[in-house]
Amino acid sequence: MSDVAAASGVSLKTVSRVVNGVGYVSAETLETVQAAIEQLGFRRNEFARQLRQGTTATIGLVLEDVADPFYSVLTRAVEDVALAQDYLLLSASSAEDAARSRRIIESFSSRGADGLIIAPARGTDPAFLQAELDAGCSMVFVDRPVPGIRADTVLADNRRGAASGAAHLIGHGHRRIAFFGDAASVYTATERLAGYRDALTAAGIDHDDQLVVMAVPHAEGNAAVIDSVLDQDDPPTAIFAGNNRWSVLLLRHLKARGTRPLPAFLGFDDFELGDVLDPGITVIAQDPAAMGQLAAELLLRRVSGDDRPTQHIQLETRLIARGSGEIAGPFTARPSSAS
Amino acid sequence: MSDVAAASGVSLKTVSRVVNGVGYVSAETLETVQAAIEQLGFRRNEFARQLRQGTTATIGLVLEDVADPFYSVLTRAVEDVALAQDYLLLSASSAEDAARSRRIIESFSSRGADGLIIAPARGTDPAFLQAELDAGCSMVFVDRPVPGIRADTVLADNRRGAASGAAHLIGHGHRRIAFFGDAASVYTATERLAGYRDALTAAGIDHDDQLVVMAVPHAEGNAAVIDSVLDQDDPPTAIFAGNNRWSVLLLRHLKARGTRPLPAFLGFDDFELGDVLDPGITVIAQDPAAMGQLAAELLLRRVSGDDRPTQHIQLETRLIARGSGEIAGPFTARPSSAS
DNA sequence: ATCGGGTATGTCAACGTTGTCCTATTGATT
DNA sequence: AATCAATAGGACAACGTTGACATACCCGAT
Repeated sequence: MSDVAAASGVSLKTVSRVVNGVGYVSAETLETVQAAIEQLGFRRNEFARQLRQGTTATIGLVLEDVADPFYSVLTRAVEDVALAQDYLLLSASSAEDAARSRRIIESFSSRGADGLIIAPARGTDPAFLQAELDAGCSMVFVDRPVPGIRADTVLADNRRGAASGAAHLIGHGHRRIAFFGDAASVYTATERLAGYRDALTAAGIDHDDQLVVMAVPHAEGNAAVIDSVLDQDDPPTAIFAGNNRWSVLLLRHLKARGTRPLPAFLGFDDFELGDVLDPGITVIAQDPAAMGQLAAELLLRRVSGDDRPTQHIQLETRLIARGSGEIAGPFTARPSSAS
Repeated sequence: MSDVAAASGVSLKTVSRVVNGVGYVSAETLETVQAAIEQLGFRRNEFARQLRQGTTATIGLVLEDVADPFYSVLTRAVEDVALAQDYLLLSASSAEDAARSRRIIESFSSRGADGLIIAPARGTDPAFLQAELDAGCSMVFVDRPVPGIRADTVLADNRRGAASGAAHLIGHGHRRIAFFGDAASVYTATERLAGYRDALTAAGIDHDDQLVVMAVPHAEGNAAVIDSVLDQDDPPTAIFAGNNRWSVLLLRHLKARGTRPLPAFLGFDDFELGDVLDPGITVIAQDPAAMGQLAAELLLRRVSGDDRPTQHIQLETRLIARGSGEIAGPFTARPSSAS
């Protein structure tokens, strides 16, 4: 900047005024300085600016894995909001590892992120997050809350969504519905399991633990686990996949087994090509883009000083019937074909 | 930091020494200072550090759209390399918009990114990139090069990959193969088209422009375009999708039309569930994770001062036959059933 | 003629860190 | 006893920017 000042024969401060477009600068000087800036290829050093001003116009996003379509869509939505408001977005995948997640958050924080959007990894230490919050870093949690932390959350209505899914299967004549969910330590997984159980209870169906698998989808040995569920004496006639990772895994496995007749299938969270498969896959769709957008807007409001009470936004899910969830089960009420 | 110094009764510099672990500090002082740091929750201000030191340990990644599975996997790979070497990753989607891309690059650059990994949007101004390069910002281009820019590239072997795909279809008896590629201004699209044509030429098949569509996959009116290609007098018996966006679009459209018999289908770039569809979708698979990893490693070497000649890494593609590409066409050589 | 307010520009300090240079103590070697 | 090297710590400037404050000019209103 001092080079520019020297080149255009004005003081440092005047160049600063031109760069920032604040204060009084004559048209003539403005032109001279802008020409010098152009010619020297000057760009403001953001570190110095941020050091001086204290504001960074940066937010961070920490989620499980960008490569997961759910999170990548969410990321893109956050990006768009950030860009529209001239914020820079830092993002990184925690890989569902609390230590890695902590490293990322510390790194973002020491880089002066004004706020963070976090999909907390299981095992995240609430005390650590609280310390960051106390240090003045706003946070919005997406997809999952952190127990004991008072901060805004944007969550899907996992429990009711899962209940409506299970009810849908029950309505199509199923009583033995297998549920495959993520590890029980994952918030969404237990919420969805609870929803599934709600629906069973409401329909007067006993819970059968033989039908429930709670495990990280990509874990070793899951193929054997799936087989053991499908091959039991009184096998399930319908399958409820608790997230899109499980959906893909189960569909792949079902195809490989060539299981016939095909059990009814319903997945939590939509996925690409779910409509192209035959039958189309019935899903409880979430809206990751809306989740990201809402979280980002909420965070940016917080960052700009909005200190209204903590908000907990719950996004409704939507059942999309495409065929697989409408495969009739043995308890289907038939109009009168029995007579 | 001065608070810490005051609390532990030492000078600023000594605290700095403790924080950075350089220079001589007695065990006793070290302990006192560390206790004060812990107690005050001190965290080094990275801006000041970077302002002083000039080094940022940050790299940037600019690509078309994180929500695209190809790029999201690539992003994750870059992230992992960056994290392993204690670099911070900035990333943003250009949305295939040169102006947005430029804004992003400028923002990354003024934040002192040591280097950039770029999947250039079409229409990117080479002069602008050259100016950044001259300013000392290393760059590695992935997926697409920028004509006229001397910088490292990590690209898939699009042309040979596409040629092998088209040859595969020809080998299964097809002569009329439709090709749907991204807009002709996109490097990979024209490379793949060229590969497709290479294979036709090698097999002595005339090119028919009626069979070629080059357009942004999500453009309005593409459904009509697809129909016009499929419904011509001498319709294609095989379809070659030039990228995964087109694959999804085409498969969805084919299902909606209920076209029978199903044309043979082959897609460039693999996608999730390609193996679960029936028939499984034959693809020319790229390796986005390898692309991201190689690019990141290359960039980090450059950033650390490696000034060996520019490297152009070309990644081989791999044909994965799953059924759809092996549907026989009318020119299939049959053992002797003709007699 | 004087004042006041808008316009235009400059000076200086400060943001929090670290590199350079300086001083002082210790203990072992000459 | 003098010297040297290793150890330990401090003072100060500098990184590039901007906020606070000061200065000076011009023009219209008193």
